[in-house]
Amino acid sequence: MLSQTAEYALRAAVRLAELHPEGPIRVDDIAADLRVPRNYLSKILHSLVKAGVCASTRGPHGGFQLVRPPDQIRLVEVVGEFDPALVSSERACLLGREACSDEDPCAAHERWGGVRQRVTSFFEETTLDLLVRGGAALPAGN
Amino acid sequence: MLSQTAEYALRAAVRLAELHPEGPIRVDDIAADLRVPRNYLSKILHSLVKAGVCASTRGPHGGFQLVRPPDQIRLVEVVGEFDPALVSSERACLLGREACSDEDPCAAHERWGGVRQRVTSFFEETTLDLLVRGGAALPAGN
DNA sequence: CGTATTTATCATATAGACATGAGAAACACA
DNA sequence: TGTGTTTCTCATGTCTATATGATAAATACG
Repeated sequence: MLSQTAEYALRAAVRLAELHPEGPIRVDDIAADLRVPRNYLSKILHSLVKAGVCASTRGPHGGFQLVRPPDQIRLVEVVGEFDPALVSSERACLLGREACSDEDPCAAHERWGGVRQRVTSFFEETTLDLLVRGGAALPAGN
Repeated sequence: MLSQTAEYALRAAVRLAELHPEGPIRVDDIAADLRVPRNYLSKILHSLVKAGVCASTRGPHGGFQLVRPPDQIRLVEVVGEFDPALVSSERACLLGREACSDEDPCAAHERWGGVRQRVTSFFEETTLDLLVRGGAALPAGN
């Protein structure tokens, strides 16, 4: 469901969350842990910096670290940077934007809208913290 | 959320359902209605034939038609041919197959599994008929 | 049988996702 | 200031999704 890139980003973010609040973590280390191409991950992490999720430090003892504690970073912040359509709350119709709209809804509009809403809410309400430590901090949702 | 191809397929299937049980409908007509590339749609419809959703007839008065009434064709049959991962009931973890498993689940396994289940169920329980005619034949689900 | 009609198939083109590699820029530290 | 470390950036390559165009095969009908 996630693109490869978004999945890499999420796994890297989880790794950063696990190690938070230790000092910067090198791309090399994360890439080795996750078995993800080093240079590719480097670009992805840089995107997360631009997205305001983590910060980077260059030079010796450099690397990446989260800018906020994991319980204050929502998955939408990570995933939305790479799969914007997936987490957007705009209710795209199943049959595409032109085929129907909220004004002139297709027959499955409401049913599909409900499913979409579940997906969107998951990414908006789930924090990195939950992926790392688990727990039932949020309403069950299923 | 659907790939372009799966969306074309679904829209074409809905069009066929609207016209069911009239005789074969030409690709040209469907493509014009849906504003979808003709030859591309031709290939997609051919895939639907292989998937057992519709049948094709060549030559004059030829075209495509559903092999069953729309209330007996589930969306999974149409979409699954093009986006198999989306409709698969295999519970892929959010973080990827290697990162966690049902045996050694990540902390969000259950939460994400529930969301995935909603999506899967939608495609398995919704029929083409519902997209065309609407109605509340199935349990609300949201 | 011949011809027009329509799908089936093949070859090719284009764009974006995914990935690799090299070198530039920033930084710590002696 | 010099050197090694690490991120940043650019150029390039590969693969798949998306699409286009031409030709082959099947069919209806006069």
